[in-house]
Amino acid sequence: MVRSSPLDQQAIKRQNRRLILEALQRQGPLSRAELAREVGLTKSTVSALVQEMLEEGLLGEGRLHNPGLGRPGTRLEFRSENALALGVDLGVDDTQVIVLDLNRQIQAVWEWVESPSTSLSERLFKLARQVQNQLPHYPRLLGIGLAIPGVVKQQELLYAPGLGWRKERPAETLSNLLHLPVALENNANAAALGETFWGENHSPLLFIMLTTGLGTGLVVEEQVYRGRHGAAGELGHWLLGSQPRHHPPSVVEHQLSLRAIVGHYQSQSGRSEGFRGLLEHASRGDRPALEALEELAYRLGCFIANAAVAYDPAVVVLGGPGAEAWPWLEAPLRAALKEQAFIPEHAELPIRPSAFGHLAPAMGAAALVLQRFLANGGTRDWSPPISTLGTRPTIGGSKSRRKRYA
Amino acid sequence: MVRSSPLDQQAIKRQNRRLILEALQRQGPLSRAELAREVGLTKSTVSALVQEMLEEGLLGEGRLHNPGLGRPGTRLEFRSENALALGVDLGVDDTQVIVLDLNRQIQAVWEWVESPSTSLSERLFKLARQVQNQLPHYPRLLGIGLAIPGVVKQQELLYAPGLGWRKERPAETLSNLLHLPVALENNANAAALGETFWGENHSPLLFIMLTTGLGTGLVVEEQVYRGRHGAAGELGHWLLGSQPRHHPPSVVEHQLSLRAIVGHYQSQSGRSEGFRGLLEHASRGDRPALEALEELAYRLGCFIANAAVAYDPAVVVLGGPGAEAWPWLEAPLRAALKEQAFIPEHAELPIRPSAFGHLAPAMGAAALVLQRFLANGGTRDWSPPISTLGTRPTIGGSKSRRKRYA
DNA sequence: TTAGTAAGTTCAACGAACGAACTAAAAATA
DNA sequence: TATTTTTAGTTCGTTCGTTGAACTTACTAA
Repeated sequence: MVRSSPLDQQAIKRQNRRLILEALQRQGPLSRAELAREVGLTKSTVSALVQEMLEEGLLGEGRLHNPGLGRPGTRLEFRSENALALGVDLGVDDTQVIVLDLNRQIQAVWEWVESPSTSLSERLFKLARQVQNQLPHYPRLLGIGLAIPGVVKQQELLYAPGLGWRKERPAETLSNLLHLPVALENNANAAALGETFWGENHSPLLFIMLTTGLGTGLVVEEQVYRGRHGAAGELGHWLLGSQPRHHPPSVVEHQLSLRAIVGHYQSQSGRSEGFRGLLEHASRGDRPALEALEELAYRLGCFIANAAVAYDPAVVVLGGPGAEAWPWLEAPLRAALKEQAFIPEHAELPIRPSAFGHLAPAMGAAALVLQRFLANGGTRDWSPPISTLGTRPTIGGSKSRRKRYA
Repeated sequence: MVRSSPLDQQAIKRQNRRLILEALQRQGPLSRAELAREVGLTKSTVSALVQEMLEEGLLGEGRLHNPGLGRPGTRLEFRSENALALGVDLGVDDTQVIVLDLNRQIQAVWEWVESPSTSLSERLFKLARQVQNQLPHYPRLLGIGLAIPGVVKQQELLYAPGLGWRKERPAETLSNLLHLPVALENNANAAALGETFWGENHSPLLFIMLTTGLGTGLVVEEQVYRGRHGAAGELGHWLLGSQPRHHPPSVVEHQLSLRAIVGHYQSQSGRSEGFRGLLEHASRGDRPALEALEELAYRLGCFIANAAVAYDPAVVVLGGPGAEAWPWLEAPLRAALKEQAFIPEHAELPIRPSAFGHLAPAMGAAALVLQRFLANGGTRDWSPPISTLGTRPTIGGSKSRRKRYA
């Protein structure tokens, strides 16, 4: 159990800095007076805290804005060069990297394909080189978020079936390469966080990642729900009904996944193309393709009805390549859900495709870093620099408490 | 979205009082020095806060304890007459009431049967009379927790299928009758909270309520997980596999519940007795009864495997009348779970029957009240006294901020 | 030019925790 | 029995973050 610690005045300050920073992140540039109204602090307190953050280089003052009566306010915004995070999505056969700042600006997107045989460390080396070459100021990054399709428990990758990795510590490796804090997360969990962090914060939010396989991520009150072993939400492994005893279990993923639906399509149509081809045919009105998508929608609807009973989400977001079929899925999926919903609210459950397309996990990975940074009131000490581990004098202990805001 | 508010010095104080009170609740009577070590505050701070709470009558000083070197500490404990909560479980055909204090002492237990036709308000009146007659000092109760088998959203009972109630506000009614704060909660959720509050705090904890029907409750980091509409965990309504289209859905509850298993037993044995009779036969080694329990265990194992994939709990607690079959269930259930587990950790998932038997929901209902009281640092203002609503001058607003610790 | 309005700053005061130095009460030791 | 050691609890001056009132600044309206 995590025992919460006593509060001191530093904690007040950190929390109030956090509120200010989160307001700026959510609502864009604001003046001191607007901030004061927004977060419920006095103008004097906001002034003092903002003053510090200006001196730290975290915020910058912009040109006046807000034309109207009275003295115009000073525009406060993040100095994006000091509020940058890297989001990385290590997919099964490609890598997405996105550089984001707290002003919601995408500074860069890099994508490349990977051969499935590439080892994890090779991929991390490649990533590190890319960062060093493309981002001359990369040491000023706040950190790196790493999304991987696998079970993650306390910064350790336990299993990544699609990639064939087990018991790896990629966060540690990457942190040592780039001397930056790295946060590791399951890709569906990351994507779910990204949706609430960058979009509207509905809670709970369920993200359904429809790829070759099937995975989900849940975010409750801005926190990723991981469960005890980081295995929560691996709903692709739900078992179908009561299993015949002593048989290998048949799981949802065998029915509901791109592999499953493409298999269904191929056996019905006699064609051998993949999901992309299926979509092409569907857009031309091809009967077997449309029928396959309708089947997918129906199965997805049943699945969402079950997930709704378990999690009772406020909103469901669909991601992964499967989300590209959304125009064909929407209507039959709704119909299936209406049929199967437990409470009437679930029949009307808001469902939408991710706003970030295939970049959703990378966006979420970046959000992971920025969220942590904000939660600490804009300090970088969320993770000790691994590079210097053991060479530094011990920090902490009641005597040598460090002053955090210089 | 709940916007968190800025912290002031009162918040520090409340949080530190909370830590002290929680330590006392978890670990029993402690001295000031032990408290200081336990929660990480200085002796002076603990002394000051304890002093206040002594004056408020919340704590009392006991006889010296802790024999050993040095001056013995003063035993601090709750004055139970000022730290009492009532937990109520409105079951389908009975009512359980339990009076608990923060020293973990059960002060009273009342139970009575109910006719299923009794209306909700009748049951509440009866309860209120009982409280007034049996607890002369009831106005000093901290509050009442009310557990009901139904979907609860923000203190409103949306549906209680077993009881035939819809859209009721029993918390408001009871609060008006007794002039006490009342917290309403789903019974499985309440029971889950009770397990973590009164027992070891593992997170997440999944409580499975095996009664005529099937319901579950989830507690994550000491918080009940309710979902958007309070419908999370109604896993009895999970759908079995892919449903045939346009058919009424077949749900888990039809396979896994006492009604289902008794039906199975009756059809196999030709007998017409209920679950209690089944258990009697089983304890005498009766073949059909044992077979029925084994079937129950198998289905429960499959169910837990699915729930584990969704929630990845640290521990599963079994409650309701079904838990009385635990001695027969344990071994086959484990075997089924081992077969079906997704990750190896789930094969070894700790599962145990509730320590509180049929009183688990009532215990949890009381915990709901006490937890809230502690979370506020031991103040009673967690809910405005409904009785005086509208007749009091407005509290709050930046001018008239009330001093909380008199 | 002047009045009005809103933004932002300054500063004394408050309140909470802290920590060092103290007193209190017991066991251990001589 | 007297003294030392050890731990419990108190006292009080210090530190620090927020507050609120009074102030200055910068703009619009008349």
